[in-house]
Amino acid sequence: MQIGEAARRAGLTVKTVRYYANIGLVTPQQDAETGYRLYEPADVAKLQFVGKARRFDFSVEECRELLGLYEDRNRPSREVKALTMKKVAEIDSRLAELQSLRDELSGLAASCDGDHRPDCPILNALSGR
Amino acid sequence: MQIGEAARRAGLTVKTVRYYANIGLVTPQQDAETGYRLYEPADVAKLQFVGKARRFDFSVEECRELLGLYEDRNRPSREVKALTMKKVAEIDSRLAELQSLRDELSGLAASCDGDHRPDCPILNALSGR
DNA sequence: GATAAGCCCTCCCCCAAGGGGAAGGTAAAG
DNA sequence: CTTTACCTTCCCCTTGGGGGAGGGCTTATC
Repeated sequence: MQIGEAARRAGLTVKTVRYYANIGLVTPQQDAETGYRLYEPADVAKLQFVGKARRFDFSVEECRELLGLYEDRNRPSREVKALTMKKVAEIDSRLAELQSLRDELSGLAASCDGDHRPDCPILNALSGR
Repeated sequence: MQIGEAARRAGLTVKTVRYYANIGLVTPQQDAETGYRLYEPADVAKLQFVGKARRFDFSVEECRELLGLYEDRNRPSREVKALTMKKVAEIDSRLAELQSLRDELSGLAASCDGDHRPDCPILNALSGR
């Protein structure tokens, strides 16, 4: 099938699928005459795989790694688990960071009257007073 | 003072400070002869302000807006509060998203043996089975 | 026969928020 | 006089694509 159909089935944009082909992540056959990319069902499966992993916040390079493990029928599940746990740890640390930002900011917002007067604890805090 | 000293006092890199000058966020005087940027204490205060706001996850454009409010001695605190609440809401939604990712991923990791065998529920999930 | 529609291709510039480094000017100190 | 430590501009790099130009194909319609 052509790229448009493959993209639709994988739930990705054509631009994205073309990008994945360019960086060698999911590489379809190519029609020598027209230059059209030709996708087989197995390619679509890989695209779906990558799409899901991206939604799980894996970077494209991590997707490449996961895809390698996915295609290797003999890989130990240990490696996949390690990558996943690393990602979970990353998310945890980002969560803590965001949570602390959120608390500080919302504390500031709560202390601000939010009226027509110019006095504002938020700006005071930002300017270091 | 020169850019290096200003950057040090504001806790930013020289590159960053130069970038802020280039995009017109914090614009110092400039020595006509040497071309050196010359920062006054008030500029350093603005740099610190921006640095702090950036650490609070405000975008550079939002910093520009906050800086405008910061410099306007008559602005109503309402505007600042609104911007802050909007940012808090954004962080909240990102938090929820990350939390759900985290739960799904860690559930997958828990269901995976992580041994030498090739069977892996994580990959199975990613491949849609 | 012409033309419009709907695919596809490559190529190039754009985003945020700077980082890295080259090539070159300037100023103070040894 | 030279080294060292500043500073400048300029250009390319990052992530993950988006937008659009310019061109090519086949098919359907007028």
